Amino acid sequence: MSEEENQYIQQRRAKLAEYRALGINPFPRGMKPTHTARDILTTYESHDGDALTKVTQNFSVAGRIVFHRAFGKAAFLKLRDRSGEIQIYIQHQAVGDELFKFYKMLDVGDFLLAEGTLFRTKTGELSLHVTGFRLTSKALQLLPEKWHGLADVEQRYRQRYVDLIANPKVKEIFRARSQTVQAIRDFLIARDFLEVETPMMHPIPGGAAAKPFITHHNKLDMDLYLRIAPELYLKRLVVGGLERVFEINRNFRNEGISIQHNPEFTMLEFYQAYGTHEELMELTEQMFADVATKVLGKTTVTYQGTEINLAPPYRKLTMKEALVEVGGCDPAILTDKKKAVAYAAKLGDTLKTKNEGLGAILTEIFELTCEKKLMQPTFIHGYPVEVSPLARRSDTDPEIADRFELYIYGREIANAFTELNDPEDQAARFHAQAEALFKGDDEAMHYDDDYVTALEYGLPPTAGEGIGIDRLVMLLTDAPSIRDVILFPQLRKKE
RNA sequence: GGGCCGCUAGCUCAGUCGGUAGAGCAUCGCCCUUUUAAGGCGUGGGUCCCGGGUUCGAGUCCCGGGCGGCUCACCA
Repeated sequence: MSEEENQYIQQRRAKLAEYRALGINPFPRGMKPTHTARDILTTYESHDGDALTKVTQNFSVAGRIVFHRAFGKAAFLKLRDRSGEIQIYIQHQAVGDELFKFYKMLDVGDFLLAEGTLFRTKTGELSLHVTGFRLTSKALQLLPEKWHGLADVEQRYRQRYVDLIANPKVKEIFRARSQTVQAIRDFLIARDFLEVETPMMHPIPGGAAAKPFITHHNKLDMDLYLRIAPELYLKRLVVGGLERVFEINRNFRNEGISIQHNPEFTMLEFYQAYGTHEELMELTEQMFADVATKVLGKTTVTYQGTEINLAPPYRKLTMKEALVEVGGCDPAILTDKKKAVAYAAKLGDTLKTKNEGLGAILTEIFELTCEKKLMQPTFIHGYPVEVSPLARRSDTDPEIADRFELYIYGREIANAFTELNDPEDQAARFHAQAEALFKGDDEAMHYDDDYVTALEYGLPPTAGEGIGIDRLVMLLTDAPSIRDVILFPQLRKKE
């Protein structure tokens, strides 16, 4: 438990003890400043030094000391609050002997409340000429060095609080994330959608093809699955008459971790009665353009050096068109299962099961040959029913689902369909999934009897969509890894 | 899970052929009352990720392990 502490912490603990010996609480409560850094900087932006001498008002600001430069009898410090940073000038002559002694006890990292008047330095920086100050919280740990910041990726993720202090760009990413979610919420609510919350613990995992996390409820003595998707619950709500619903929340999938995958990730799902997946394409374009405009002020974004244009309309291709036009595949594989299998084998694809039909094989070939090439926003539709157990069959081809996925920068970012609302067809599809599960496909879906019952009560014609929020935020913030847009990404236990 | 790379002071990083553990910033002390990576002089600070092995001697070479990054496979 008791680790040996380094010299720096010992030095600062000694200062803490000194404050306490003097009867000064180093962790006082309240301590409200009159202004934020930004209040002051924007209000007096255009005042030159002369104009500021006429501003006799006292200002107080509070924040963390992030910069310190001393000159014997005077010093410059910078305080950082939620709005920004402001420089303060502490002068022996202005604060007197006693306060100047307390100034000497301050460390970079401490929180301070300072008050004084405004002035401009020789170099023109708007600063606070301090007449009084108070330590508001003592820091014992040293902050990372100022111009390289914190570079150790592991420490950045494990101690995000240090990352946020040391690397200003990180704060901007999470601000953009918050704005993204808010923009989506506003967009949907303006279209008469109702935001809901559905269970995170499911007795039957459903709504996606994925391996779940399993947990246990002691009193009920029952295993529960952390949800892999909210889909089946949201559609139950549409059955119940909530014709337009959405949820922005976490999904959990017990699968690999990568630059694009975190075990828990945030998904938007929304459902619209009397909608079709074609209409959702248009809605998605509008949503992305709207969100980009609100977050970035424009509809183009440079992601990892590639300019992505989010202004509608987006390219639309069927999977089969994409296979030939984007993937450069032999058109013969589209209808000939033997040729498709051979083609897949040539690509090094190992088929999940021997029972896969042509549709599933083509989907795998699509993923191998096309996905990575779809840089600009592209809707892929015409997915096989075989790989779409919750989507409605097309009226023109019963083997094709009324479904699309949206690809941007080679990544799947949205998945939508006109929902399957025929309870008998849904029951048959669940049976097929349950059989695959029994045969060892641990990502196949479970049979959800109550969901079929819900459909028997009647689900109006409905379209639904899921959008990966983390990936959308990655795109908007030019973040190379999903860990850069999740505050506390999953890591192994240390030790 | 496989492959490749990384882990050295609080932080960012050097460390040659195996031969006393280094720098910058930060700390601490002194000088300095308008700095913008301030400046000057001085000072302290190390479980070289962990455990074995080889060797007279290991941060360095070998083996095993840990954590992280990238990548392949799986997935959103």
